[in-house]
Amino acid sequence: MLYAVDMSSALPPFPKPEEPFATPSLLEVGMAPGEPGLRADAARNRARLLEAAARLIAEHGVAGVTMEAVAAAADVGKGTVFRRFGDRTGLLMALLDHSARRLQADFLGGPPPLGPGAPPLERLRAFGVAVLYRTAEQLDLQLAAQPDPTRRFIHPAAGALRAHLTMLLRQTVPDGDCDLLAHTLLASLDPALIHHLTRQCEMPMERLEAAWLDLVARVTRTDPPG
Amino acid sequence: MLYAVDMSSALPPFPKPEEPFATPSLLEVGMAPGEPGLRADAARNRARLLEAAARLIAEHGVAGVTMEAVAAAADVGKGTVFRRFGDRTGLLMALLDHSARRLQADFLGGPPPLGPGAPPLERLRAFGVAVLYRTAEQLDLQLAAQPDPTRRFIHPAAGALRAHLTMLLRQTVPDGDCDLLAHTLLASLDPALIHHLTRQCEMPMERLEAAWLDLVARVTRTDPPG
DNA sequence: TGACGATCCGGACCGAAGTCCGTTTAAGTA
DNA sequence: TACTTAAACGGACTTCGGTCCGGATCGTCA
Repeated sequence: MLYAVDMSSALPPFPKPEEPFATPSLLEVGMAPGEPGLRADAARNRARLLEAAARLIAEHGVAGVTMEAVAAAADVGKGTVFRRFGDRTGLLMALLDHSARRLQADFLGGPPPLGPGAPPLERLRAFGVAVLYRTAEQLDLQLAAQPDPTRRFIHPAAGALRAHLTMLLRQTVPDGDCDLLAHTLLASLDPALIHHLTRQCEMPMERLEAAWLDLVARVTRTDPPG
Repeated sequence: MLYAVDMSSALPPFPKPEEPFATPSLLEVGMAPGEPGLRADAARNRARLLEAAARLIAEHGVAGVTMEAVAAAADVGKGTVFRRFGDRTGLLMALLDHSARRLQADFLGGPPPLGPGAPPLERLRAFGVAVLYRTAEQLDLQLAAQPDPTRRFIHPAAGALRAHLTMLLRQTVPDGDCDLLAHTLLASLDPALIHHLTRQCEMPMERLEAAWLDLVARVTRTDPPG
């Protein structure tokens, strides 16, 4: 509610691009994405655009995904791409949408230790590891899909991760500012950081994984006596 | 050495833009910045450009700092701006350079608790608080000066902060992966995050400060018995 | 079926970052 | 002072993200 103002004021001139993760509640995961109330031609073009974008990525890497190129490859006008996805990161986010929803479904309703059933601390551990490997898998795309700094934390996908993390923290670290702790923990799983550590510093994923587990252990540790 | 390759391969066509914080060692802080071996005209233009950029920011905000606008305001060709600063973030970084060096000087050689003399844990606390408030002061500029994700961690200014933080951590958390811990702690002081928390969530700085102190306490806490 | 209004389409257009290269100039050297 | 050359200059040019708006289309309701 706080940033609703910010978002609408920065909105494109079009009626409304596409609200990512606009599904009413986090509960109805698993349904096919793609905005139900979409005119037939619009829906068709949306699908074509996503397909074209995916093809371009496969052929020329993320850098090859130019708004014009996608439009051309989908045999559609450039304006259409922007109307549907708002901007370039919106398009890239949409490509990640499926995987994002799957992850969400996994930690909301999947089997333990990621899903409910396991003790919170274990879920916390599993959460980080899951995010870590998912991010590593799609690193280039995740990196390119990163919106500008002023919107990074507003995006619903990021919000969902954070909300879940906060919830787990509340069950594990009842004292302590769980909202901010969640931000910090999530920051340590940031795609840009993972990129830097694995590709520029050449650290193995195992080390990042161990660091996550260690971090969780430290953060959730109770006060020493005295 | 690892990313030297990356950097040079992504370098502009010019001989070499301007290496920020290229000063041989962290020890010689306090000297006037501005690349010593610079031809007279180049040095003059550099100064003019920085002055013009600062003026533009004062008048129209960071958004008003267009490469062309700066060039025009400094009565200089556009190419000159790029040759000197590499790209827009390079220019903005240069504007932050002075404050960055001051902070660096403070924690390298200033009075305790920030500088040497205080116990590491206290320096750690003071470090975060100092970074926090410095960032908050120049939030817009810091935000705009943020380079793209693939260079965020490579920049020498960020490296200096991280190196110092790592050093303090080694003295405080001898077990544990201090390099990665430093990354995590720094991430919790990220300008984009501070912007989000203070401006979009309207949290008071005191809360962020408290969260930093709490985080440091948790991370440096020793194992509970048992 | 016909017509109407909301929605969507397309591509010309714009602004700004970044590149290129022919020209100029600072600053040693004889 | 005249010469040389590495360095610097400037601005036209390219590319790409994002905007605009007149015209085409879909879906609906009579």
